[in-house]
Amino acid sequence: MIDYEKKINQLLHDQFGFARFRPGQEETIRAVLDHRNTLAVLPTGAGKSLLYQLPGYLFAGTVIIISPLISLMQDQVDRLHRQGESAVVMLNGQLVGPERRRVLGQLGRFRFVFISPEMLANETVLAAFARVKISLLVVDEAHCISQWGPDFRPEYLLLKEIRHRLGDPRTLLLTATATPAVRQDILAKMGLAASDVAVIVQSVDRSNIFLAVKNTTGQADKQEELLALVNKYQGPGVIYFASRKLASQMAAWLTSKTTLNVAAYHAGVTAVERFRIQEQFMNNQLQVICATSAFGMGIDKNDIRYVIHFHLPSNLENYLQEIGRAGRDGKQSIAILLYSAGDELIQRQLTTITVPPVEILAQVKQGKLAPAVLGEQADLFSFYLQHNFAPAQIARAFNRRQQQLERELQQLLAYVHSDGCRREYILHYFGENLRARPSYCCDNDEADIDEVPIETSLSTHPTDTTADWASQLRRLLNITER
DNA sequence: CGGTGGGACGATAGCGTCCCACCGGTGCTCTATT
Repeated sequence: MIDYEKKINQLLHDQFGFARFRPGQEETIRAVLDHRNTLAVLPTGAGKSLLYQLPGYLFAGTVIIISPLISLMQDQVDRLHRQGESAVVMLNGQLVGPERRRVLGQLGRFRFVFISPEMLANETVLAAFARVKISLLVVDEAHCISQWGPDFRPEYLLLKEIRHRLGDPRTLLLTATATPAVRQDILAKMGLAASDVAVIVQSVDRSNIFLAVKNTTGQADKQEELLALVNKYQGPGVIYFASRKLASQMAAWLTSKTTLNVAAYHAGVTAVERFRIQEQFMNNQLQVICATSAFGMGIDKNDIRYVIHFHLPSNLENYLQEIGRAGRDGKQSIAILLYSAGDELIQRQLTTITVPPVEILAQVKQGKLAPAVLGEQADLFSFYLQHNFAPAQIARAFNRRQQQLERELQQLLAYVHSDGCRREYILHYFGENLRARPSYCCDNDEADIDEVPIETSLSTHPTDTTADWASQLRRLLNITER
């Protein structure tokens, strides 16, 4: 360990250009270097990629990073290239033909391999990794292990077996938000004993984000409220919806009702268009994004001033992920949830899974019935049967998941209806206590939402014809003031 | 909740109206021959 000391600091300065570690980083890296399996829950912007990159330079062998999105892999690969690292590769469906065979044949030559869980579940790929010395297995956005599967991206539930097939390499799990229960669930689903894992947790509290809930009487009232908020705070801002259609409609409506540039972002928008919207938002050519939950992971804009929820998110973890995209620059920001009675029905509808009777599953497994009898979710259930999950086990997993989703929805509703401090509520949910109350905490703490000082980069009157150049100028001044 | 699409029904021939049931979100994969 001792000759690591010098090297760690040298690498930090020379390779990464940092003077010192940020909170949680050093502890995590030391646990990894100490050959421990590690779970790190660190807020976004804490520098999570350093946690596997630095050890990657100290260990012999290849670091495998499991990532849920191709765009996230691409970002990381680009970043490593810019740092001068060329022994990096991204292994996913975009890599095909001879190029793919070449990469698989020379896996050991790469220091960092980014891969999707689906690709890593592939037998050919697993066989290729059998010939490689794996120095570290990283699961990025590790909350997905708990959040996804059984009903979405089932390969996440194969990671335990995949890890075993890879020879149980030392493992690093990274996420920004995980309650104690989710942390436990992640470890259980990875087949790791809690006693065997170093857990590093930083507070999820974001003191510069004011928390508010606005009760409305229905859709029309909500829309009015939304328009007023958007006119007041201008941007940059994000508005979350639970349906694609409404996200698109509201984007068009806000465009017609304000002087702002607004775009819709959801999975129904083409990849090219989504990329363009993201770029324009980054460059402040777009001020407002009307999005579904598709928008978020990998968004690295530090001056988002507000996040408004037009609909409920599915739970408090997702809520925190979504509002956590505001105020990364540390400046005062605001999170407002617009609620009207009955909104929870949309979420409940979205998360309802029909589980076939165990008997039917068993008959499909035996080939006595065609998978089609399993209905719309036939592929999903077939997947588990093919991977030797017992029918009873599948049914139990889905039923448990269903109960969990309902429980989480109830806890979210308790937050919405709470008349106590919202920050305390969230922190308790994440197993923490409030250490210091910020001056602008939440709408239940006397603080008046209208007095929260939100500095917008485009604070002009919508009717002002000079709005364009005036806001341009203000933006320029903002930039040079920093 | 709010929006939508299909079917039934009525009053009378080409269509309007009403009611009810249903739905809403997230992404990866794609492999070839003897």
